[in-house]
Amino acid sequence: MNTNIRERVERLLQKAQVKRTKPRMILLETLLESRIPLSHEEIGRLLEGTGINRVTIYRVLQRLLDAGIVHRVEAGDRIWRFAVCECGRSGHCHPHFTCRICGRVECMSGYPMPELKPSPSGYQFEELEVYFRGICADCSMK
Amino acid sequence: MNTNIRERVERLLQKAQVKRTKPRMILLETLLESRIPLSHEEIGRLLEGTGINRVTIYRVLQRLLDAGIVHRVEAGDRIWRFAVCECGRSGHCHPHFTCRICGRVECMSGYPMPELKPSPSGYQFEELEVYFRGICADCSMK
DNA sequence: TTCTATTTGCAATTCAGTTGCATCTAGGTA
DNA sequence: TACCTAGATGCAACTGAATTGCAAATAGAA
Repeated sequence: MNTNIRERVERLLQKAQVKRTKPRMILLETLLESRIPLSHEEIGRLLEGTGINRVTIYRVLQRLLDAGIVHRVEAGDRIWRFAVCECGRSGHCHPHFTCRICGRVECMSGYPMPELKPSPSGYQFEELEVYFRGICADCSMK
Repeated sequence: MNTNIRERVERLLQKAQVKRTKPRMILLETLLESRIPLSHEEIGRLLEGTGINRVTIYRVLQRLLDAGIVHRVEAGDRIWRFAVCECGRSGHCHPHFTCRICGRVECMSGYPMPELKPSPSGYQFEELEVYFRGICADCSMK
């Protein structure tokens, strides 16, 4: 399983023509292993002991975002979270959900982006972000 | 016209049972006069010379938000913007648009919120926020 | 007019994210 | 293989939006 992830990391970086450095590999591996989008701070905590600097995390995430390997989520708390997305674009291809109880942010990968009406005259729509807020499955059960 | 706005301010505050203080009246007036959602910083600049403190702006906006008089928009740049909304709720009742050229954020009041599919099992959807990014009518013409 | 729960102003603080610069290194080239 | 250089990293200092603590002021009820 772990080698599987390592391979995916290599493939993603190579395909996007991004240099394979230690911080990038470790960080991308961390994101791939996470079910949910992670914040800088959460990643920093997961990477404690690796010697990878806080600033490097910011810069690697920016690089991965530019390369279209990850997408960035701002779900209303002014904290950016990052997740690897299969679609290969930095834009959002699915809605996101924030639980108002536990605060966790999730990718609603199975949920379709809503259908849009045509844009008002003069406006050019390029990207769409959709955020749900409510109570997640875990917190609903408690 | 100005008295008209003053009256709307009084009515909004009274209806929400929020004390009519000088900072609240001036701030709400400023928001009502603006076509677009304003950031703390923009409001601060508009309120220069009134002697109203920066921190008060934050607190008044929070109070107006709690009272459902304004809604808060985070359009991806980690800056909160505020606008008065007719619907009387702090949640969003219309999508928002950010222009990637001029950076301005607009309420798409005439544009309907998209139709939703039922929430995945266990999840309770309570609020929805929809953000478009692209080029606004003004910038499209240039 | 008096009284009290709220509200405001001010100064200091927090916290996410950024910048400048010296050092290091991936991966192409001789 | 050794060398070279554009690009990547580490460190320290910084920025800028938002928050907090506390004393002084005030809206509006009694």
